Amino acid sequence: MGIPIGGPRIPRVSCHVPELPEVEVLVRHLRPLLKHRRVRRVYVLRPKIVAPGSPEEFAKALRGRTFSDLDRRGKYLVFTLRSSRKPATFQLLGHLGMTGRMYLLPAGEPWPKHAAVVLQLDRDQFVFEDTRYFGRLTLDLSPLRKLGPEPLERTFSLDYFIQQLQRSSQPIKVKLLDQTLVAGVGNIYASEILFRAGVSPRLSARKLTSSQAERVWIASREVLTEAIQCGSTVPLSFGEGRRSDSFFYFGRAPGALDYYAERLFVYDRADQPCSCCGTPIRRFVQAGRSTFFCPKCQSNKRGCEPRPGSKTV
DNA sequence: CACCATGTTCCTTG
DNA sequence: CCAAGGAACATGGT
Repeated sequence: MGIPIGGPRIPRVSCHVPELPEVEVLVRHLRPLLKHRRVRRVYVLRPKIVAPGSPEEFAKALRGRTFSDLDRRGKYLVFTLRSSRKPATFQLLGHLGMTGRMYLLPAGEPWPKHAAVVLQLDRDQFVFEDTRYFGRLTLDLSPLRKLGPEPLERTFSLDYFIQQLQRSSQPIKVKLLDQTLVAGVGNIYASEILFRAGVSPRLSARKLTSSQAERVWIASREVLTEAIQCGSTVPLSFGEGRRSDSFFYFGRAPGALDYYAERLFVYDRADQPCSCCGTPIRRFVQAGRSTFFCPKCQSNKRGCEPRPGSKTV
């Protein structure tokens, strides 16, 4: 086993698209930076981002408020702000969509081309940029109500998971993307989770044996936990190498991206040999999304013995 | 130029 | 009413 077949490479998409681990890393990074910072001015450059509310009400609600906390729910960021005014505290919901980024920029730095919302703080600007404008930064918290349990918390029990799978005939890969089943798994990690579990992405959810369901449940938690530990696939800092220094992205350990890229066993590796058995990884489309898998390791017949464990490389 | 990539919401169909 | 499938959204990269 061991991964380095094909050498180090950077997956095309994975370093851009945030799923639960990327959001978790961002939240941990931003939380201390935002705490106690007051919003001086609000600029909404793309009204769609603050929908369904209007830019005016968004600006009015935020101006003068102070950030007090930041949490994650699924792929959402939940900002808490306070003030001495009317509602003593209220919350703001953020979602990075596919290309969203959030970071602090020193006051006076020019905004990026696709800046969607900028909050002027005392000596920094909080920037939400999003080239495709699929993201959200809004007063509307209602999307949270539809979310299923957090995969890394007790509410996501094995019993619950098995019970939910029984209710659906969709392929397990598609089911893992269902945010009402479990919140935070996206297209990249869904493939990775099933590879680790040795389960075919085509298998109908209700046809998983309890042993297979348990393996998927365990793999979900392992894959997401390790991704968080690795600093996630999103590049975390671009302080150095870019003109302005003190210029934050997310702040990552050096080399984290390359290190993580090697840990994606199947995603975006079509035609490359499986790290476990050498069989070429295959790609196909499910629910309009790419799925990557090893036809041997995930054949449901048990094939590849050495499962890629947490201690590879 | 055509097509593909991502996540969520909305619409349609069964 | 619900499950499932597909289009739309916006942009940049190949």
